[in-house]
Amino acid sequence: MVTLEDIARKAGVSHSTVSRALADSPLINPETKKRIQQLADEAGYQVNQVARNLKVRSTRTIGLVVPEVSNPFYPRIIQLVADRVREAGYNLQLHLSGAEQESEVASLASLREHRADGILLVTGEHGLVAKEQVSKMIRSGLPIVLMGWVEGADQIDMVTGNDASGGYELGRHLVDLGHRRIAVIGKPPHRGVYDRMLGFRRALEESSVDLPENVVLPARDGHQVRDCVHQLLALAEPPTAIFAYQDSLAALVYKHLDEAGISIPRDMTVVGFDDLDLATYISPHLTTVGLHTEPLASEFVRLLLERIRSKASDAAAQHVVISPRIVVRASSAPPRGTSLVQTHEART
Amino acid sequence: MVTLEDIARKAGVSHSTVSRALADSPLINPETKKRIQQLADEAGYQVNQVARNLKVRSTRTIGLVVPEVSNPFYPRIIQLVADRVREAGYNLQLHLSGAEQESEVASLASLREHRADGILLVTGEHGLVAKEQVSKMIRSGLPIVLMGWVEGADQIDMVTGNDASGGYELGRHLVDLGHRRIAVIGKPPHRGVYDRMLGFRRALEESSVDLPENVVLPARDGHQVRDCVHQLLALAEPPTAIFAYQDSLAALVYKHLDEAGISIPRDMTVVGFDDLDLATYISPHLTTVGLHTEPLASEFVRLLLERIRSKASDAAAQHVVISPRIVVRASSAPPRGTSLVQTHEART
DNA sequence: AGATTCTCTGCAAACGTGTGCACCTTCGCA
DNA sequence: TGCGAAGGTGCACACGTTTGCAGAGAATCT
Repeated sequence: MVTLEDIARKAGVSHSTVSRALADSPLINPETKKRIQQLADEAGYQVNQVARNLKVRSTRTIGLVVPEVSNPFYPRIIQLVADRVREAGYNLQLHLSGAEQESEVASLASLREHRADGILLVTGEHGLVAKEQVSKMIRSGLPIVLMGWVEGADQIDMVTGNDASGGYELGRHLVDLGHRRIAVIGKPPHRGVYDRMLGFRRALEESSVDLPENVVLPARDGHQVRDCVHQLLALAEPPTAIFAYQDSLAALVYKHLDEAGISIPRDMTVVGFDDLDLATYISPHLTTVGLHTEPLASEFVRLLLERIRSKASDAAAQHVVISPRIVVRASSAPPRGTSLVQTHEART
Repeated sequence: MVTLEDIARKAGVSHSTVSRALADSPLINPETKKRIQQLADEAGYQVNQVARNLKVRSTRTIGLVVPEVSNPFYPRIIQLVADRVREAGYNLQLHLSGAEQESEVASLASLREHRADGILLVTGEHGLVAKEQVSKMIRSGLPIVLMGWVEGADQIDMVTGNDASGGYELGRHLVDLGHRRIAVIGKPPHRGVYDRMLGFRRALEESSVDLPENVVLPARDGHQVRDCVHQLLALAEPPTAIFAYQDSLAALVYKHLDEAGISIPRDMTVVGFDDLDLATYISPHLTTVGLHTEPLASEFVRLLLERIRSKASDAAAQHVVISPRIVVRASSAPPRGTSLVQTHEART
């Protein structure tokens, strides 16, 4: 590796002059400057950022820790964050925490050891696991911003999607379409996602639509979804609409309804949550709730950059809440005429 | 930030002793060692990797540059690579090159400046754009391994999927099912993907199945796929099977066939390539070709680690080719009885 | 008791930069 | 001619580590 010293020798100057010349310092004679720059170019000189970082006591690096990457929500965040971080002139150091507590702590420690200027931490299904660690690091002056739902973290900067309002809009949509017998499939992994349910419930209650416990079914994988769907279809009065906690679950619901010969949305309305690309791959296209990942990601890095720039680590923590919006597509429609409903009611 | 010196003062020893104690050196008296370690713990000391890296002239960092992350193939690679890199005790530095030449070059330069120990470079749709740059860096002693198809890069380590053999298997599968009128939709972005077509063609030729030019249609987005599908259906003798270059295209083909009232696989067989998760989200599940991403990723980092460990940068370049295998699912079936075909033929 | 070995610790020199300060030259001006 | 200012360059230190080497005691051997 060629160093400043090497170029200095070639140019017959000191390494300080070379350093200044390459930094385009006005202190250096324009001609020498040009000569040195040319020499450095020919020699294929590339500054040693490790040495530089040590000297200037900053790495211009931001750490991004994300649970995993097979859930397509995270790649989207990574892409957006990477773009914005680069625009701001920072490097990105990615860590996959694998949603295991030990690994999340290890990622944070590694980033700290590498003297990242700040950390963006996306919480996984279980919320933030290393809260103690995070608080300590923030107190010690390392800016950290969270994305996702974390309980009792008022003193930490955070961006969150407003799951409650998304759930509410979804509920209203179904009620407005005329649905009265509605089922829910899925299982909230942590508090934030649970809010979807609260909003959803509120919408139904406002219109006095009942949501009996026997149609709120927990399911997490394909097998369980299959059982849930069959369970719902076997009811004396099957629901006319199903709310799946996540788009990926909705896709599974599609599959099992299809196998059972139920047509969407003619015989059954299905709605999801997340607005993954998947939502437009499946047929009919899924009505769902968009998480507004762009503003989410933008605020995420904006908050961190703000923290990094203003060295005031004691400023009050900010919580940014981004409200998602419903995306109505082809999977939701009014229930199949009232005649059938009345027949049912007559029977009971 | 607390430094070795700080702990040294607290412990009443020199910073060298602290350094050795924390590195668990046998030179240090077990009792002092323990005392120092405890002190360091209490003070919340974390080694400054920047300083350390400068001193030991190695960063234990591997750079991974990937075109983008919205195509789900890449996240899968990222995940697998990240796991293996971590297992080997290295850090990962992710760069998204955005498939623009300028950006790819910038990523490589940045990694070099940060003194990454090696670079894993995944080529995008256009193949390797910064070939000159890469050759230069390798010559200068920085190990680089490529993933994807690159023409005329014999002297560079590389892992590639064997697209030709995948295409061949797919072709045989269709022929064996009895299909004789087969169409192709898609557009190979670079040479590697073009090989899918070569293998596919070979399989058809072996069985003397014709592939006229008017059923080999280039398409890249939803709009174009729509036109292609309609074009095929409007033929006097529409095909009985469609080979989509990528799973994502196959999903679009599904959609437009569905809109046209064509049932898969009863009226039309559809096969794809890639075996994305998507392939099992859509209904019916897609017959496709699996890229064997696990061995691909494993070989990818294995090759690089080998290069890094053996400092012999002049060793001959290795090319690892991983053959994919066909995954037969529900979207492919024999053509719909011969009666329909004969009707058509009688008509002409 | 003296010599030798062993155990532990500190000194000091790197690694490759950036930068305050002093210095030297040149120039303009009184 | 003398002097101050301006412009350009080098010296030397610092950033926080790791590590070869020397050296001080203690322990062991002859």
